[in-house]
Parts: sequence; structure tokens; C-alpha cells
Amino acid sequence: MASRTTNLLTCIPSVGALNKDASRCDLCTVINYSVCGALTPDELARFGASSKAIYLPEDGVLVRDGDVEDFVFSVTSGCLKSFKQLPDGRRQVTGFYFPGDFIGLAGSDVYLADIEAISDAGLCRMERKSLNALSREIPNLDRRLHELASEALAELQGQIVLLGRKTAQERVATFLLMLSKRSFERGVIANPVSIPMIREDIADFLGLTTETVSRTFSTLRKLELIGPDVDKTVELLDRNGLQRVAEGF
Amino acid sequence: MASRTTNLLTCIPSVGALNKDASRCDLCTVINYSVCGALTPDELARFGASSKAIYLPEDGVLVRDGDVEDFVFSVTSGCLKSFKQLPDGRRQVTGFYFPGDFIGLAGSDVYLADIEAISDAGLCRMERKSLNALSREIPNLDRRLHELASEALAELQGQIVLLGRKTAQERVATFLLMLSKRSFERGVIANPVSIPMIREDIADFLGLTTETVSRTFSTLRKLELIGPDVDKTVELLDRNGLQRVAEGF
DNA sequence: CGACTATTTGACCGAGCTCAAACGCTGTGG
DNA sequence: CCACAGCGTTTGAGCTCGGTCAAATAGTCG
Repeated sequence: MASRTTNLLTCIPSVGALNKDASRCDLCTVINYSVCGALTPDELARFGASSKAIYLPEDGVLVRDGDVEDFVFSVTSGCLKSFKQLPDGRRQVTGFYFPGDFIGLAGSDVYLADIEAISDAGLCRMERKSLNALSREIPNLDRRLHELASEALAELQGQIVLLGRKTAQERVATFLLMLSKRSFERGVIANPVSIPMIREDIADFLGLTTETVSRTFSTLRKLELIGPDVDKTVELLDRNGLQRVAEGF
Repeated sequence: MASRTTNLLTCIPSVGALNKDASRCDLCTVINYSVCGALTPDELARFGASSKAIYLPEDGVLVRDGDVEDFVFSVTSGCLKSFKQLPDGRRQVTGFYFPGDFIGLAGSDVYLADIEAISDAGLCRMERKSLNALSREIPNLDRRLHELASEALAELQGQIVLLGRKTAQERVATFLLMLSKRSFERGVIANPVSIPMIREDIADFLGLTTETVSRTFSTLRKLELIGPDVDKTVELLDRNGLQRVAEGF
């Protein structure tokens, strides 16, 4: 299970919106949405001193299920997925990570899933040990991590209801609204909603097949709840209608 | 959604293995497995001073989905289930709580699910505010809560794989092994494994129907992986075989 | 343009659901 | 002590939603 492959972390200095130097956290574009958003300028400087900006190309491997959890990460750009695999190849995507999201909340000895980049991604990397030390010294940070863990727990509960009891239509509707909500939360345009992942990843996230996901998109389109796919975005034509479908009314 | 019903918490002083007086935490039977297990005698005394032993009869309601989260709990005896409901009555059991388990890890403003007793249950109750205060003062406690939250996150990930990708047989096998493991962890006999919940609760936990759960038990019995039901216990005749089934080999 | 990959659509299939009935256990009251 | 009621469990028969297999279509990138 562990250490199947070397880490593809290329550690190329970041590009574009990503800091060239993570020690300049005050320039970070996601700071308001991220784990470090609750820190004072002074605390932020200490945080930045322990972290390093890294870059991961599309399909690049960030961590492997079972590898020792040396590092935690904060996404600064792009999108990643975490997933588990069964011995016969069945996959379950356990989550998607967007800019501002923190990777490593579980704080276990080893990573609990594979994590790969869906698109070119920038991340802020820190040693687990450093985070633990900082967390002990900076109550704001500790509190923020608690908070994020709570949110993660709540979200997973929702996903469990979805996987255990919702129909394909309900799952896809829920997914679209979730994507839109998360875009909104980090200040990104939420109505034509960006869908960076391919159908297969959506299927593996929702416990369906690509075909069923595709068919369900078609159905929702026919119902005029969503518009056509345009350049990896979809317009939510009837948010309330989608909400009703998502909640199973 | 919120406050559907009054809390059935009867607050009858505990009986049997349960403390009569939670301020005597040193007498608690589950202390070694519980959130308070990491505390020094002095810390434990402060913990106990803020907590109260309560009792909940079978099918009694502990908390309701959406109610303000005033209290957290630690189970001292019996067994409980937490579940969410969709508007049309579909239910998803999100977890079972056994002696030593902590209720309230998510630390959100409101409870995320209904929680009811599966059997007569004893709990140790504390105000959320008190816990937060204590947690700030007692690093051991804070660390322990972190640790428990991490474990909960890991466990939910496993449940997500189960619900998203496992077959009925794999789900039931996984469930039996999980029950056995949890019994073992709290020092209870793990081989004829105790199954305190009814088929419907198991079904709602595994994303199946009672009929499918029942049929699957029958199949596992025919495969001689488990023995017959005897007084709410089942013998695991071939643990390795079950493990193989559970993991999808 | 051409090769490759992602998506969509169609036809068929099957694991698990629904509906229904029988069975078994437990507690209660005559 | 037995009869009966009530609930939980098991088993059966048929159906359905979503999976499987296959082929057509639409992007995408060199």
C-alpha cells in the first residue's frame, strides 16, 4: 500500500497567481479563504518562514495512500482530487481540493488517500512537524485547524447521506450546487459554475459510472435545470429547482 | 428541521456500571477508552466537576438534527445511533456510538444529525462551553480531541468508500469486522461479536435495505464465514475470509 | 488534418429494491 | 402454562435503476 511511487512533486517555483516565495504570504491570493486567514501579520510571517511554494502539473501525484504524512499543504491555485482504490481497481474519489483548501486535516501518521492534481496546481507546503509546533504556539492557528476539521466532518456526513441514500439525479444536482457554493465561498464566479474535473472523477466521487453521470447531465439539461456544457462550465438555470431535486422533494 | 421535539433526556441518575456521580470520574468504567483517558487525576477532577451522568432509555432521543449544540457527551454504557433523514423519509445512519465514544466532535453550532439510543444507555454530559474552556486550559484534553477528530475523519473516509463502491456482501463483511474491532478496542469480547442494532439500522448504515442485509447474512452463513445469530451475537468463523470479502479481493 | 481522449447515446443486463408472505421470538394476559 | 399479539427477521417473486458493453460523436492538441 505505502510508497508505491516516488513523489512527483516537482518543486518548480510557482508561476502566475502563485507566490514565488512562500515567505511572502502577505502576497498570497487565497489568504482570505485559507487556513492562514486567521493569522496576524506577525504570525503569518512565521507561518511563511516554514512553508514553501510548490507546483504540480496536471495529473501529477501529490501524495500516495499509506505514505508517511511528512507534509501538509494549502492549495493556492488549480484543483486536486483525493481518492481511494480497492484491490480490483474500483475507485472512490473522497474529495476535491480548491484554492484555499487545506490538505492534511486528518493528521494521521500516513496519508489516507492518493491525491493528484486535476489541473496544474500551486500549493503551499509545510512539514507536519512545523505545523504542529506552530499550532502549539499560535492559538489562532490551532483554533482555525479545529474549525476546518469540524467543517470537513460536517461535509463528509453530507457525502455519506448522498452515497447511502440519494438517487443519481439527486447526487448530480447536489454536486453541482456544492461546486457552485464552493466557488462562491472563495469569491469565484458561481453561476456559470466551473467544472474542472472529468466525468470519470465526478462518477467516482458520486458512486456512479461515467455513463450514468453523462446521462444525468443530459436529463437535467432536458429539464432545463442546467444549460449546455460550455468550456468546462455549466449554467445553473434554475437553482431552486436543482435544490429541490438535490434534497429529494 | 430544528427543535422538532423536546429532548427526552430523562436525567435519571445512572444505574449499574454507570457512575452515580460524574464528579467521581476515577470510578468510570470506560475512562481508559474515552476522551478523558489522557487526563491526569487533577485534570480529571476538573473535568468531572463540569460533567453530569445521565441516562437514556432504549429508543430515547439524545439530540435532534439542527438543534443548538449546547452539550457534548461521552457514552458510558449502551449503544446509540446518529442518523439523517431526507424529506421523504429515507434515512441514513451516519454512525454508531459505543461506551467510550465521544459525541460532539464536529463542534458545529447545531447538531448534524438525530441521535437516539439503540439500547438503554448511560452518558456523561457536559456543556459545550465548559468543554471549550477546559480544552483551552488543558492541553492534554485539546490534543485528545484533535486525535479523536482525526480518527473520526479517517473512519468516515472508509465509510465513503464502502457506500460509494462496495457490494452488499462487502459492506456487511466490513460492518461485522468493524463491530468486532470496536469491541476489541474497548476490551469487550470480540468474537462472538455483539450486534445490538436491528437489521433496519444496519441497512440504513450500509445504504441497503433490511431485506438485502438479511439475505446477505444468510449468504455469509452459507459460506460458513459466520455462524448463526445467537442472542444478538454472531460468531465470526473465518476472519480472514471475511477480511478478503470486505476488501473486495 | 489526424490521433487520441472525453462525452454522449443506445441496448441489454443484473444487483439490489419492492412488495408480499411466512416464520420466530418475546412479552402479556387469561 | 398456553394463546395470542406484535415486532423483527427471513425468504420468495418480480421489477427497476443504474451498471455494462459497444458504438457514435465531439473536443483537443500536435
